[in-house]
Amino acid sequence: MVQRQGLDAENVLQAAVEMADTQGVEGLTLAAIAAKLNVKTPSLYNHIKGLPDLRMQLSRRGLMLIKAAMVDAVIGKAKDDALLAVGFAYVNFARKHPGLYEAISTLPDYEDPELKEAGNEVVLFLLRILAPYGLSEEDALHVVRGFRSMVHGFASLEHRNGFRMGLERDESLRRMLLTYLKGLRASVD
Amino acid sequence: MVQRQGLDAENVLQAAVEMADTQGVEGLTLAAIAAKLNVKTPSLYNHIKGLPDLRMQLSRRGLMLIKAAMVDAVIGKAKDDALLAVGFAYVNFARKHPGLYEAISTLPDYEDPELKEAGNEVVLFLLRILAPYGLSEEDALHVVRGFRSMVHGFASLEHRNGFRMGLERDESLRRMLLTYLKGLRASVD
DNA sequence: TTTACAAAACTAATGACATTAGTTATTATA
DNA sequence: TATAATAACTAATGTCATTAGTTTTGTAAA
Repeated sequence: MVQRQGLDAENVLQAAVEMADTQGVEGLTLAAIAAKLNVKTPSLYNHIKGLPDLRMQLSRRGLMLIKAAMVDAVIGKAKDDALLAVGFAYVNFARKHPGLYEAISTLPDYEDPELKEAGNEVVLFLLRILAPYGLSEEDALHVVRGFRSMVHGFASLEHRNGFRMGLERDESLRRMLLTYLKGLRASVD
Repeated sequence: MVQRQGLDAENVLQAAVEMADTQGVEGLTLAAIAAKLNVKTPSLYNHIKGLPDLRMQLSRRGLMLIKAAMVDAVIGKAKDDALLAVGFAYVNFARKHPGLYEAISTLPDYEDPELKEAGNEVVLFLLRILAPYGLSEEDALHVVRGFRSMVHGFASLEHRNGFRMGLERDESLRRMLLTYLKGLRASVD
């Protein structure tokens, strides 16, 4: 009588991604995921360890995808062009996948090795883009922090409807990054 | 037999603030607040409408306090000095009151009039600090967005342990703001 | 001083949720 | 075809928020 739904871990994660992107991470419940998959809640435990585990997977997946988007955006570009492209790729990912982005930015476990590794990769990626600027290692690390703060802050505020004025948002992002880069050039020269 | 605890709305909110600052907003439960106040959970409903209401109050209180901190920081300062001071006041508030800050940055209801008002006041405050730069209204609004993105992004990443390198964090913040301001000056000239 | 009323606390009950234990049935493999 | 792994299930527990209805306390009026 019991129909198998052919679920696996990837299936469940996919459903979680979709629900997070439409209803937000806080509204993400195992009950809702199970219903979406035509299964009772406990059945999910054959594929995930529990809700914290699922959230962690969400974060990992999001970090992987946003990094891929940044890497893709930078192809054929260098210096300011590259940084601008990375910034827009970051923000556009957050726009397209609000749930995944939320999962990235509210990390469940700072100490998860896989998350740490993915985070490091992003930093290394940014450092490589900064290489042509000829900064010292320390200077470059400060710039990476600044860059991450800017794009994360922008994406986060935009997501929470923090920008209420009827002002082009892409233009705000463009100007913020360009202004910062101009200041960077002024410092280097 | 039943001892009155002399609770009122402010009392409950205070307890919520303390718990949010120590355990985080997601760990904030009515059950825990009630226990802290030596009261059963339903008793709280004499003073609050429910958990969403309490979260809202938390956001309002946080927004009020962080604005006060920024206003205080700017006394006797102008231009770059003032903006730097505001940035540090913002980040230091987030450090001192992580729970309140979380409540601010994960607003429960974008449409609450009191929250909208408080948000507008912050924007107006920043615009007044920007006034001496002689920007057009549109330019100034873009700068406000940039500034808010930077300081929120920094505070948020720092709160999530996003900065792992053994690098002075205050120095990173200082450099980000100064680099941006340098770029701003370069644009204006 | 007594009485009456508002409010602050309580108990009991409900419903949503996550999680665990133990069961049944299906699929794949030997 | 028989067996073992596993995907689904039901049942049960515990935590939480919330509501309804009750008791008790403090205060203010008579």
